[in-house]
Amino acid sequence: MISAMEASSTALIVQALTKAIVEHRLQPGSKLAEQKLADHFGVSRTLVRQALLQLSQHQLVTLEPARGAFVAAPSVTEARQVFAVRRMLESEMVRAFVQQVTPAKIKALREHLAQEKLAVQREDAPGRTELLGDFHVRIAELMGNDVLAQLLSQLIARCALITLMYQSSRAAEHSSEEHVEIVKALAARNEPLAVRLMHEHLIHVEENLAFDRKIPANDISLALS
Amino acid sequence: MISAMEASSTALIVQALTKAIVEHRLQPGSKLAEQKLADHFGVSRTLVRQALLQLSQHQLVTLEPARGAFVAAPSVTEARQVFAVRRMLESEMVRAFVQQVTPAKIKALREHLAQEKLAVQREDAPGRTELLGDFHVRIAELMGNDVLAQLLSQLIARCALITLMYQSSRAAEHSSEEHVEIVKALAARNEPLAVRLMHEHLIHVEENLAFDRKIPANDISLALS
DNA sequence: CGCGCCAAAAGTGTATACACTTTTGGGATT
DNA sequence: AATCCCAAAAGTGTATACACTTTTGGCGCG
Repeated sequence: MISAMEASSTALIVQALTKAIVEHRLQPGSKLAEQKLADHFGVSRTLVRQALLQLSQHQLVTLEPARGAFVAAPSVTEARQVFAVRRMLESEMVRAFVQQVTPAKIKALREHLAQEKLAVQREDAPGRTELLGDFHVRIAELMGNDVLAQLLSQLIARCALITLMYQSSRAAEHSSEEHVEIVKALAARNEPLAVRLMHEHLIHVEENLAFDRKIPANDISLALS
Repeated sequence: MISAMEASSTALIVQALTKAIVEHRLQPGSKLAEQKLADHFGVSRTLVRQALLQLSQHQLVTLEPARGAFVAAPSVTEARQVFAVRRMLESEMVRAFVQQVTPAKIKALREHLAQEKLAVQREDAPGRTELLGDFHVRIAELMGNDVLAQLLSQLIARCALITLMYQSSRAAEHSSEEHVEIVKALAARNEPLAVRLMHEHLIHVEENLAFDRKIPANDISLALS
């Protein structure tokens, strides 16, 4: 999901925090104190601040003036809006994808599906969530549209914050099955079916969320190991 | 376009630079030296760096390690990708909008169209470009989907960098006319027509771009007045 | 005259210093 | 015992310092 080609210190911190947030090792609402993070990563507050600023733009962190940074806790409204955008974007993405399908692309998607199945069987929750999200990004990448891929990647990271919280193992299995059906429709170049399946898939994912939970506080150095 | 409710120093710098870039007072490729900007805005490099970091995430500025910040010069490929994304997103946005049209919303859009017409008549290039872009954002806002509105707003700022460069006064007039037709279809709740018009509109905008031009260098303090 | 090389200048990257704001906790007052 | 208030502690916001990299310009050499 995160390409590690550049090793800029700030990028590494963003990467580490993103992973921790998306995998829920840092609970929504947790305070992210700059000095503690700086100590943890062995850098000065300067770099930590840069990273937090970036994360706040990705909506994974909220900054409260003079009070500090906190792991974002997306509201139900926001979650629904993100899903609405994904449905708009992704149903049309699938439509365009059908127009340019090749055997190689289908092969790539099938290989991804195999990995998904493995993660679901292993009951590996973080890996599972990551792979289920990556399926959507992979399609964008195979279309060769970097702008789309990057945009989707951010939307999906944002969803992960919500999804991992509420998605049951059963729901993950269901998602994985729906991905299989979508790829079948793509392979058959059945445009209306593929579009419809993607649209319904995203509705199912949203429906499976139970928007009410308790959130325990959390310790930073623990979560980042 | 830019809400000025918070007056954080960094936000002000981002705002000023965004405006200068989108209005082409700062040419693509221009160097943005930190100390010069800091002097201009009367702050330290710290705040300027924060602003440049944000702008780079909006793709209006590119950062080259150890070399500095430059006004982005989107490639033809990137421009086409941005337009492809807009077509996906906005045709579906229009489809959803038709489902929730109200007289008040149509009224709001008609008022916007009036402003557009004025700017076109005035031959006010920057104001014209801003308003033509805002039309699309306004629809998202009227849908009450903040996530969508913010996303579109960024995509459109990115387009503006390209658009203003190549759009002729004639093309702007054409855009404005197409907006009128789109609103008519929305008012009539004619979903397929509205969707088709928006899709074609975005294709026309992209087609009207002439992807080859010379770019003169530019002086910073001059452009920011 | 042109080419390459090296030292000075300019500029970026990170750490640190310091002012100011928020939070915390204990003691006096009711 | 609960509440209010104030001082100490902790934390954020901005500026500055300094190391290191890139750029510049001139001088010697071919």
